Amino acid sequence: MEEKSLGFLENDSIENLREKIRHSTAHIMADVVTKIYPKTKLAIGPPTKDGFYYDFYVEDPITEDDLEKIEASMKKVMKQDLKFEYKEYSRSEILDMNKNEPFKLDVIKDIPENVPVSTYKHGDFEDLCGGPHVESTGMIPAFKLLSVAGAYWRGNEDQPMLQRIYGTAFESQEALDEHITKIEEANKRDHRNLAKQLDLFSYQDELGPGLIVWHPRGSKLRSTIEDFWKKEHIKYDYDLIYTPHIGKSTLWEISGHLDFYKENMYPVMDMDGQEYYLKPMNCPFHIMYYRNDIRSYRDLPIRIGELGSVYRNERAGVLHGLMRVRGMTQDDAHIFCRPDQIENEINKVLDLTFHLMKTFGFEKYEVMLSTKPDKSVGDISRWHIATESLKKTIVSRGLSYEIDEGGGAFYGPKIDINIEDAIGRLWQCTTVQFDFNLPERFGLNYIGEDGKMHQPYMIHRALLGSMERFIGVLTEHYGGAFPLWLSPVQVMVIPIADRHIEYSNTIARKLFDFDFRVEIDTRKERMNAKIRSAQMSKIPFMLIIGDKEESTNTISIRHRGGENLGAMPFDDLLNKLQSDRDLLK
RNA sequence: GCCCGCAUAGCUCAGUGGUAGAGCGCGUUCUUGGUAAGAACGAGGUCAGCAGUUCAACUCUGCUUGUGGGCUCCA
Repeated sequence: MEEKSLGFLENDSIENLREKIRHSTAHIMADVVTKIYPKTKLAIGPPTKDGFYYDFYVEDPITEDDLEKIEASMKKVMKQDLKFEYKEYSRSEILDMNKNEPFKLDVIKDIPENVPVSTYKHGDFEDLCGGPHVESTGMIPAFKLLSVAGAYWRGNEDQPMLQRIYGTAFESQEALDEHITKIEEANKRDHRNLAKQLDLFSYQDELGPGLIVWHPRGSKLRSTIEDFWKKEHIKYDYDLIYTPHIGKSTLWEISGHLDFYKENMYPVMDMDGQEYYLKPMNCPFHIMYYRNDIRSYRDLPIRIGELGSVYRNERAGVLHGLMRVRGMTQDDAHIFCRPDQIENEINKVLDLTFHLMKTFGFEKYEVMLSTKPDKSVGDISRWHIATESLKKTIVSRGLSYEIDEGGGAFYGPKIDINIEDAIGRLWQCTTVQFDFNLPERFGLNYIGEDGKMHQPYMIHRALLGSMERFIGVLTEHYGGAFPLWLSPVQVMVIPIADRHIEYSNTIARKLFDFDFRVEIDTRKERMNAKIRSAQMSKIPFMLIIGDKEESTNTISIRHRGGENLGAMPFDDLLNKLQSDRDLLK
């Protein structure tokens, strides 16, 4: 790329600079799109975190094949190095200028009357815009159009569907290349691809969308997580229960799900004249347990946990691998407690959350506190106590957080925690929600110290979120190379020739007795090929067994990182594997 | 649910209006090997499903299903 002075302001931060470049690139794109497709109506084209987009209303859809010619035209405009000119207009002028642009008129309508309206113009293309921009169209060092998509005007599904073109632009070709590489890296980590390579799970047409078949290796991973989850919950004083997958309509009437969640529930099943529904949530079942007995203030808190499988009719277009499914298992729990116990309980939930997340290798978090929406149920004083307790707990832990004012559910305030993965993406897994609705609907109570009935506070929480999403996130976080304790197959024993199989078996058996997940590759293949397939499956350790090992009663170890750790006696091997396995826990 | 794209062997993908190909994987045989692919041969496909156009459809058109990129939604 040709070196030239870009004339950017010296004190511009890289973020501001990129924003200008991207915003300007969006204008240039809109310019050429309106020329290639003359009937185009313009919507909006803002810069984003990683690039920019512009929404258009076009008669014939733009496809990815069109991007090339749009890019080519854009380059011509850039070559002309046209100045971006700032202009201000009176309201009547701007309305007149945009009289054939319905979406622009919509935007102008929302600009306060007393604010001057501005445009930026390059060549003969003038677009309603507050700026800022680079000085001229020649100052776009590197850009690329990435994809086309549909998008509703104003993000509202009652509004017209527009065509959105996504692109990105950077201050240098190197920065753009780096960004493209990053996208490619992220794709390599895609859990849907890794799932095939590592044989973790599948979904199939005959089964139905959003329904997962866990293969043996995926199931080993999942049960390792589940076993750990159960053990830690018991340590943290939870009682674990099991509940059915279906319940009578009465239950869902009382819970209110048939009123406000029915469209997300699988349709009714009829059995002997009784109506049943597949459960979309576990809460009513846990409440059934709570209500089964008279509770005293002395019994509280009661913490009920379950790896509960729920089924939800997620809209077809939102399904995505393990991240968004129709059948999932939540790591669900409900805490019933007294007002004076709330803070301690929230703290305990967060202790457990961070303990789990840290063990799984997540170190960075983003905390979001969502407060009371306009439409809500429950006593205002309860909202206050709960929200303050959430806030106080976050602050006392020195966590930074954002407040989503009015973003809570109608039944209570909540904390959501996003975890950051190995390549900096955020995933929402943990949610801690107060519920003032269900205790009321089910008439939950406990007998207080004063001998009177009181309504308990109910906290709903899922820490990993669901097994499906969490395993999806974990897979992408580690790029499929799980740490030893999580790896579906921890050790692959590789006999060099058939005569080494017997010795290999005794080694595998001994490791199995120490709870290692071990497999032996007895195929009639060369050692090199066996190593390669173990590598491809990202199995942490390979044990190579040949004449040398048999005669010296040792085992050679190779790590998937490529290191040959040499031969050692079984006890040393065991020691090494055990300490590696326990590294985190 | 909405917009656009895609659907060919178990997997990854070529391909043509005249009833199909590669690599990997799988099977058989030979090879028993020292830290990321030994060799030969072979099996395997109603070209997602259903209609339509055509003398002829895997190829063109429509619908359905699934899937991908987004939007919306996410109690």
